[in-house]
Amino acid sequence: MAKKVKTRDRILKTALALFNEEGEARVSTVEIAGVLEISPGNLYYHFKGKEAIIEALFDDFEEEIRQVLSAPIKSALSIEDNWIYIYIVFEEINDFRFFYHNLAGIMERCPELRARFARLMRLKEETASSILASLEREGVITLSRPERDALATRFAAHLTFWLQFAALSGETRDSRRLINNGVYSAMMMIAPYVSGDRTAFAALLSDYFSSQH
Amino acid sequence: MAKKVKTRDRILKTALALFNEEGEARVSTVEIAGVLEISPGNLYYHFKGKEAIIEALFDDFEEEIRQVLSAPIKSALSIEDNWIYIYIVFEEINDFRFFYHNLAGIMERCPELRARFARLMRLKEETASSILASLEREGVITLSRPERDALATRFAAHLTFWLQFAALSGETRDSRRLINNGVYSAMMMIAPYVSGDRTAFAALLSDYFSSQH
DNA sequence: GTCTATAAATGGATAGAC
DNA sequence: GTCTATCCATTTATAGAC
Repeated sequence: MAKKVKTRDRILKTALALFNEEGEARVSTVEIAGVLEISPGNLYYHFKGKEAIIEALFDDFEEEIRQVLSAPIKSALSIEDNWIYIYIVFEEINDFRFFYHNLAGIMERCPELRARFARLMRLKEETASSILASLEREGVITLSRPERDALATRFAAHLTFWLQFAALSGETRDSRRLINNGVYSAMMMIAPYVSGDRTAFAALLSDYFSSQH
Repeated sequence: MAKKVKTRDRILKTALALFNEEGEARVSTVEIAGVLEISPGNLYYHFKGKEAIIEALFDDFEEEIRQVLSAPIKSALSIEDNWIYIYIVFEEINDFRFFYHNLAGIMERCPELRARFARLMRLKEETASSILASLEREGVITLSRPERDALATRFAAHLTFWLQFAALSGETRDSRRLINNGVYSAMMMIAPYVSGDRTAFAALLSDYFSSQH
C-alpha cells in the first residue's frame, strides 16, 4: 500500500536539499516550511528547531556512512576493488555536503555532534588502516608501520575534505567530476608503496582516470 | 611618537579575535562594537557591514600569505629548511582560522573572495610544485611528472585543511601541537620519494617529531 | 497533525546631534 | 570621528483554534 510520506520525513528531505544548495546558515525554518507549503507551526510540531533537524540529518548520515565503512573489511582485497569503495564514501559525503561546508559552525551549535563526528573520522582512519594492512598481507603494497599510520590519517583527511578542496579550487562544480578526481588522488597516495611493477599500476590509474572524461 | 591606534584597525583586530574564538557566524557587529566599547554607529562609519570587515581581513591575510608563499623559491633547498617554511604557512592560516572554518559560507556571502581564494590555493600548489622540482634537481627526491603534480595538489589541500582536520579529530586544541603534527604529516608525504637512504630520513623525521613533545 | 496569528529576540543599518 | 536613538527585517518559538 503506497502510503503518503510522513511530514517528518518530507521536512528532513527538503531541509537537506536546501542546506546543500544554499548553505545551512542561509536557510531558515520558515523557508523550509514555505517550500513544503506547510506552516512554520507545523514544522515546530515535528522539530524543536533547526538544531533538531540538523541532528536528525546527522543520525541518517551516521547510519549510512557506518554501513559503508564497515562493508569492505572482509572482501575487496585488490586495489581496483577499493577505488569503487572510495567512490561510494565520497558520494555519501556529497549527499550531506552542507555538513562539511561549515563543520566548525555546526559543531558549535550542536555540541553533541562533535564527539560523534570525531568518532566517524576515527572510523575512516581505522578502516583505511585495515584495508592497507590486508593489501600488505596480500603483497600488493609494502610499507612500514609509521608509513601505514600516516597514510591512514591522510586518507581520513582526504575523504573528509577533498570535495571541499576541489569545489573551492573552482575548475568545475560537477560533483561526478570532483569525485572522480578525488578517487584518482587517493589512488596516487598509494602508488609509491605498490610492490613490484609500478609502471603497470600507473598505467592502470591513468587508464581509469582518462576514461572518466 | 607613539600614536593612538586607529579605530579602524582596532575594529579589525577585535573582529578577527572574536571570529576565531566564536566563529564568524556567531559574532554580530553589535558585539564587536560592544567589546571595543564603541557604538554600533561608529563601527558602521568605518565599515559598511560585516562583509566589509571580512573582506578587509582577507586583504590582510592575502598579503601576508602571498609574502610567505613567495619567499622560499630562491633558497631552502634541503628538506629540513622546508619544514620550517611549512610551519610558517600553518601559523599564518591559524591566525585567520575563522575563515577556514566556514569557507563555503563566507564565499557565499562575499562572492568576490571566491576567485581570490582559489588563486591562493593555486599559488600554494605552484609553490609546492616548484619546491619539489628544485628538490629533485638537487637529487634529494625522485618522482615522475604525474607524481609531482599529484603531490603538489595534495600539499595544497593539506595546508588548507589540516588544522581543521586535526582540531575536529579532537585529541587536543593546542595549536602548536596541531601545527607540529601537520608538519610531520607533510614530511611523511615526501618520505617515499626520497632518494638513497630512506632510513636516515625516517630517523630525521622521527627525531624532529618526538622532540616536539 | 496541521493551521493562523503573534510574541519575543536579534541583528543589520541609518539619521542626525555633538 | 563618535555617539544616541531608532527603524526595519528576519528568525525563532509558542498559544490556541480546527
